[in-house]
Amino acid sequence: MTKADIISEVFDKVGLPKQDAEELVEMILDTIKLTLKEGETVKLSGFGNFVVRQKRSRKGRNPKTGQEIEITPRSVVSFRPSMIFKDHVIETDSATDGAVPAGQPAE
Amino acid sequence: MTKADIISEVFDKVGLPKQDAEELVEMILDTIKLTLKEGETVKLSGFGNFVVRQKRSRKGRNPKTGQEIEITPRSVVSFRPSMIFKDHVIETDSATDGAVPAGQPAE
DNA sequence: TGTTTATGACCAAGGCGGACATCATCTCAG
DNA sequence: CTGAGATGATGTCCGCCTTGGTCATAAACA
Repeated sequence: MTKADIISEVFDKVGLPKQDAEELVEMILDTIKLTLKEGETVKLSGFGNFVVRQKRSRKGRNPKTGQEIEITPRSVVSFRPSMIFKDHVIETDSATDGAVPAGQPAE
Repeated sequence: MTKADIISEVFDKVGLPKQDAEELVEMILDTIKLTLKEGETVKLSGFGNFVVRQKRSRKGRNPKTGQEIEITPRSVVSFRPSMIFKDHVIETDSATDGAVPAGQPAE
């Protein structure tokens, strides 16, 4: 799934014009992006947290030459998924009961 | 920053009613969530990819009791940020000296 | 819709950073 | 007000991470 698919989804569900939906999606992503670039954590309840972590200098290597190099300290973005993603497929009790909407009504 | 802040951002920029904005943001997140739950990768160009990885069984332990346990195989969601998050400020033609201005960007 | 552009995947090898198991309780986001 | 989520403690091993040319594809453009 790509960005375009999400846009189509918005278009489909809300009826928002494609270009508006696109602008909207981009804006949301951009907002998150900018926030992270400022080093601030983005908490999305029911989804996950984007955390900016400071990595110290460490030793890496050029995989091509094998040359050992110094990886400079840097900020990295780490995503910590909400527990909703924990793949507990909660089997209700009987496998025969397929009528249960497999999964996540919690919202 | 939380979800509410993003909603406010949408409200501010687009003028969409708060509740509509909220519904929209939730819908987008939900779409991503469901896609990931199906094991499909979500690619957001210019932002990052959400990848579902299959983790094999491994040994862990109960940090409370120290009891060694078997961690069951499971799916985990991994986020791989786009390279735009790489904090290299790529100056295309930054003038005369090739020297990096000490302590200018980064954080 | 078709074409162009640019973002990103890939792959090599090896070392080590850190993510993650559990579970009760408190905090704060919704 | 409610409940989702953070926290913490410890040891293990997973996979991230480096470069860079080239190719695939999403996105931007017409």
